Amino acid sequence: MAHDEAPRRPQPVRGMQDFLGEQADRFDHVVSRFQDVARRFGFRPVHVPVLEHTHVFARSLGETSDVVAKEMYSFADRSGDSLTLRPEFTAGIARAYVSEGWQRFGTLKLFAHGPLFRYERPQKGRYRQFHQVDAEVIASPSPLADVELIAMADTLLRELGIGEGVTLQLNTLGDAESRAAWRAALVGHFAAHRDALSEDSRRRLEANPLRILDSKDPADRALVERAPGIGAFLTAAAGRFFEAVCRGLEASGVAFVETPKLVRGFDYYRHTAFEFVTDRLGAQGTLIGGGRYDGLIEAMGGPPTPAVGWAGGIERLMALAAAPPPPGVDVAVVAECPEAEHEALRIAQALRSAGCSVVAPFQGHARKRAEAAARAGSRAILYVRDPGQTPASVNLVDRSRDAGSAGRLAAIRARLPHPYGTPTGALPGSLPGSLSGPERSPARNDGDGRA
RNA sequence: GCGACCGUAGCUCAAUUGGUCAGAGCACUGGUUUGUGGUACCAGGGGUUGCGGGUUCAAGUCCCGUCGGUCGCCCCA
Repeated sequence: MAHDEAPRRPQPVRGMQDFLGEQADRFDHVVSRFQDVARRFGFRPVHVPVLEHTHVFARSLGETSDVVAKEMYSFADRSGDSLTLRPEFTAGIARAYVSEGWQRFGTLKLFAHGPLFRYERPQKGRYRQFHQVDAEVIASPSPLADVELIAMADTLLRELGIGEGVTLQLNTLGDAESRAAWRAALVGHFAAHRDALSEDSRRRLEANPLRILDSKDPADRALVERAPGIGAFLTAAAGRFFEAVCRGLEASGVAFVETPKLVRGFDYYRHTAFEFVTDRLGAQGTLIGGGRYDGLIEAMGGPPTPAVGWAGGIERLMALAAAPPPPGVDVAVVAECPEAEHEALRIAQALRSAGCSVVAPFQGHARKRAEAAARAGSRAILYVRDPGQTPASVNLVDRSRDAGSAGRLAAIRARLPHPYGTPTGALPGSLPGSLSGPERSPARNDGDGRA
């Protein structure tokens, strides 16, 4: 069923969203907080394509995973190659690592963000084009890499104001040997009670038996309770690794809950698996999820390379994050009359070059422009008078009326071009950080800024 | 892919049991008020009630389909 006709009013493609205003601000806020935290942890940016050859995802995520089996946006390009819009970050980054020979850089700590695509039924916190922030540590076998990564995720959540109501669930899937033994035991356990399983879980038994462990079906729950845990199948080395991750998190001050039934959706995961979950987002409660994928890069054709990573849903994070600082600008430049138009432009450009954020409303007369300035959140308005008069003059007016206004006005005045600037020419600090200036009694009206 | 609910001006909503019900506020445009803590007043543009079909003397109001949204299942960040 294709729907190519253009309706009278165009609709976005199903599951795709348009962001403007507060929504767009919140989105950018999550990304900028993430980038800031990542850099403070010593991570570097990485950019990889949105399109990959289909097999990059098909092989690494597991042919039987739902994402590969029925949720990928795959198509043949004009040369007939099968390409896929990335449904996740890790496989593409692993592919790039192999393609570009990045093993020459030793351990890499990388972060990325951007759009992902999955053909799913849209729902709260789930969209067909969605966005993630992503972090990976590649080529480190140390449990301390897992610890640092998880601590970084924890820091991000805190700085977004999402501390409370979120719990970190932690588990280990063991190494390849442990995982295979556990999986076989689970299949044995559930197959023995096949009749009691829900229809969905009988299907999972073939495709992805670990997933039965987080079934919501009440009938399944009873069987899950009696299912074998990973513990009995853990090799000594895998047990020590998990222990080191737990002790490291405690030392880092990151609270977690051991969750033996926690599993991951993709085949490539080994050892550490974790999710930051909340009950405040309905059914899509995972904010950040990740784990270790030691076998993936080798399976991709690269050298044996241990790695860990996580991804967080931006739409989910922005739904819970504290409101970002209100958008605004330092000053609006308003021409009083048509004759002042060009002088206003000159002043606006000079102020921007000096580091001020400036809007210059261009619709309607001075009255309308002042209203537009208010709408833009400008903290001050600079009225520009007819420059044909002598002396030329401007009137700088405060809008915000808070304690820092006097300092802000002084900082703007100091950045005005000739002949309006402060005679002394002293620049009180740099913008915009110091634009708040020293605390003083608020100057209501700065009077006539004649130079 | 399955289920439930929903779809009226750009936005938020109104319209008695299907019968002058196509409206209000905000937004937008123009004007007036010499300007500043989102000033007030006047005027104006704008809707084939998502789309298509059906029932009826009559449908925004009922039925079917379709597209989209919301929530749940499933899946996952």
